[in-house]
Amino acid sequence: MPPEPIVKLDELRNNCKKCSLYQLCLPMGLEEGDLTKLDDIIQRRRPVEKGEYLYRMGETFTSVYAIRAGSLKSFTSNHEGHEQVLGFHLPGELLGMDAISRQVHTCSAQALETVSVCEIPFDRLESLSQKIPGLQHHLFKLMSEEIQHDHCHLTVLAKSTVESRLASFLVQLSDRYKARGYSTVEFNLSMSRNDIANLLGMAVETISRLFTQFQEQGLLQVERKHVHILQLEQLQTLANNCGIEISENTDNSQQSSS
Amino acid sequence: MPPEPIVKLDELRNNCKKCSLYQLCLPMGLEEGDLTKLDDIIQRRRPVEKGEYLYRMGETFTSVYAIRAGSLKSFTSNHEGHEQVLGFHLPGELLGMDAISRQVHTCSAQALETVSVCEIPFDRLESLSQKIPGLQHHLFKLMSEEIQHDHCHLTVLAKSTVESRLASFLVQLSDRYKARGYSTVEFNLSMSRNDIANLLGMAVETISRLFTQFQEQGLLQVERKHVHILQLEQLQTLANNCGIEISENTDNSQQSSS
DNA sequence: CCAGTAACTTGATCCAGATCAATCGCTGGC
DNA sequence: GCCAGCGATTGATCTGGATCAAGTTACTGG
Repeated sequence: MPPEPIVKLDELRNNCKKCSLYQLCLPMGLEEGDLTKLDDIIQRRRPVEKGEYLYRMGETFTSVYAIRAGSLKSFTSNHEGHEQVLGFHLPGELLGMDAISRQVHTCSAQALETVSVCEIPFDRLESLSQKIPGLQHHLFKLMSEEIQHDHCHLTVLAKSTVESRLASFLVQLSDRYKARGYSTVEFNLSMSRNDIANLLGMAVETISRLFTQFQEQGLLQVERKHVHILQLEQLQTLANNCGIEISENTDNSQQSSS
Repeated sequence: MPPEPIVKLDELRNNCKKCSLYQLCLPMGLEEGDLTKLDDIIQRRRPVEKGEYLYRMGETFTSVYAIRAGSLKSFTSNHEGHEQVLGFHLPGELLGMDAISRQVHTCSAQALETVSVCEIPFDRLESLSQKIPGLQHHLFKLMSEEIQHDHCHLTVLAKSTVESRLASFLVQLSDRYKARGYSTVEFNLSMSRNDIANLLGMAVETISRLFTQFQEQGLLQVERKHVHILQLEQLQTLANNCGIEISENTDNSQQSSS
């Protein structure tokens, strides 16, 4: 058993108002009073240590989880026990919404480092969002974002070259750190090369070689977990995925191509 | 310009109560009165002919669309104009929810054959679901299903063999036809081999060869668009993806692996 | 401080599936 | 009925990245 983690429960007290992730997380855009109501249904939870599970595939779904600190990976496993990493999750993100439709978790969430989360019982969240239009809208938004993100990931996987896959991954991480106010060019990877390889549908060896290659090309410096991006724009060009920067075509005409 | 389609507007009148897709679509689980309210906000729309777009990537998002008849494909395109097919969509499905968060369509939806849809202005749907708990819940469910489906697709793409990808695709189609009360073993593919190849991240030639191979193995018979599955179970075994048939592990214990 | 192990890197080889090329055969227009 | 053209099939070749095989480095617990 790992040593009892040193956490001040006071600091873990749920208080969306004081939370630095305010703008990323659920409470975004809520008013003072509504925020208090949301705070009321959020439950404390002891930190999840590295390697522990927040939930496992197959467990009954009761809550969604907002990440306060640390990072997790989510993954499915098939009958032969082969794992497929679905994504990595950073502070401010909401986890577990894929389980709403079946009331059962369809993937597992495992901590990549010590993680602190806010547990939000979904039935209470649902009835609350029935009363607070802003909350309902925000939940729709969050789920829609997840769909969009999956589309992006899917495009990366279907697309050929391994260079562009890894570039996509790094650029996306950079973007996500940016949204959290961290450096866009310097960060630590909390996940193993194996997890990255799995997420991107390639072999570990290839990840290793690509990091070396990118370094030789002067695109970045990498030292184990630590990554320093030197040419972010070049990486973005390499990535060139899912075309999320949308073309300015906004007319409603329909094209007949029969 | 294509010839004016022959449609009886009466038949197109939105009437969820009479719609055969009742159980698949939005109104599922709603009571009589609520159903009428939903019907009220649904707009008629002239059929979308084969090759025409329901919406295009980059257009402003206003509505989601419920498919009444026909099928569509959705796809993104990147800067070089490379298309990535994201999925095929059948009657009873709701389209366009990925656009909620940005208020802009992040992919295009194109008809694979003549398609009839119910257009549902999203702002009105949102305020209606604020009043009808069942509707809100159902929307959450639908979006959650989409996330889950994307996870499955993603797993298929990341996983190696082409056999299992095509098998997955066929089994999934079979399941979806089943839910609509059609044959699980005999159906027509409304999409081209090219579209299938693109969706599954492989070359058209490979799709062709696999169909031949599957046929030689006695798994199915295929004649252009028409598919007759002879060994559904075998195909399911080949597919063996995303492990959606969840293992019975429902305890809440956490594993320390530090 | 050291042994043992896990994570990562690097090199050599191999193969699944892409690409290239040719043909077939429906389908629709005239 | 004939021809143009696109979609699908089939065959031959090629290659990107997997796999196999050794190291190397860093972290763990004793």
